[in-house]
Amino acid sequence: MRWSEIDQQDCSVAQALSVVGDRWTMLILRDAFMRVRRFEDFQERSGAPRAVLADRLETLVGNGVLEKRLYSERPDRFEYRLTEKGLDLWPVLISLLRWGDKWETGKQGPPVEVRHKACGHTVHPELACPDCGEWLTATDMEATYRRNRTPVT
Amino acid sequence: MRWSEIDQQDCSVAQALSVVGDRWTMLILRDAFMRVRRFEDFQERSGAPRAVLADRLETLVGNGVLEKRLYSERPDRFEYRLTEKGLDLWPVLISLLRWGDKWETGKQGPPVEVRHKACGHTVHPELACPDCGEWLTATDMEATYRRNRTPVT
DNA sequence: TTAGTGAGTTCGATTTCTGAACGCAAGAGG
DNA sequence: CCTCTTGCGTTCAGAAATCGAACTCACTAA
Repeated sequence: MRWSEIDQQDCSVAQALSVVGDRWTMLILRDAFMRVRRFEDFQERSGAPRAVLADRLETLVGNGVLEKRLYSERPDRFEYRLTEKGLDLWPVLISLLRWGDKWETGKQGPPVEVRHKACGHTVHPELACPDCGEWLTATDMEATYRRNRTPVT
Repeated sequence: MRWSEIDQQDCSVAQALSVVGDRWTMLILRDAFMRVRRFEDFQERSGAPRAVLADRLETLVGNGVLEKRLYSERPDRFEYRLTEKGLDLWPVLISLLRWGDKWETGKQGPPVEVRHKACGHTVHPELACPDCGEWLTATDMEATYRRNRTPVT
């Protein structure tokens, strides 16, 4: 199977990765969440080569994750903003950030802080179950296929 | 900047992606969480080309995300298991799954269900703040650099 | 003896990525 | 008028990665 065909897998993770699983894409979205909107700024922040950046922005717009909006005319200038679909990727970014903080950051400590606007506190978000309210970790949970699949023996 | 140098960025997301941001890597980890342990099974499930799979497994072992363990001798056979560091990637996978469920799944509905072992319920985990207990979404939060960076104007 | 299993490795063809340069439309300064 | 700068890309040729298919090696089973 080639990478461009992974969206054919009957799996939501594969579907998600077919949209955001390319090199640079998540890094570009990280910057979008940091209020970066313009091509030059994305280029400088993410460090992605210009051609790759142009391609990724196009693709993200095509997938409805970013919206391309005219902000100036003659010559036309565009900016890229997160759509609702894009904003919904926040938990993915935060989870990556938390994992990076815990396992990959050197002695300088975490470079980015996440603040809760409402209470002003620095937050360290974790997963919980909206129904029972309990905190969740990998070993507490079990993923199972709803449709028929060869079970792993 | 080339992709192989993104771990030089002073950002935990970039650090995390330098480990799990390659093509196929997250898909392989998805399978690891579904109790896949052997090369042939990873190959069949993920669909990754054998050479790429071999490379990714090596790298994940090198980064301490998977552990390579001998399970049979003459000829030696190995299996790959998630370490504690690997298990900690669960929130990332779950967030991708939830996003895929919401935005990319067709009319068949989500193919995978996540059950809470303790209560037996199907759970739809979301991010919350362990301190104040509130549920968190992108618009409630604000990320800021602790170290000096050019602010985005 | 032949077939099968499990875990890779090798190979040549194709895709992608990369950096550097270029294009273009406009505004600013002289 | 002439040159410089800004913003947003595109083009190009070389380097790196990915791809499928075939191959290897060490066994076991029939």
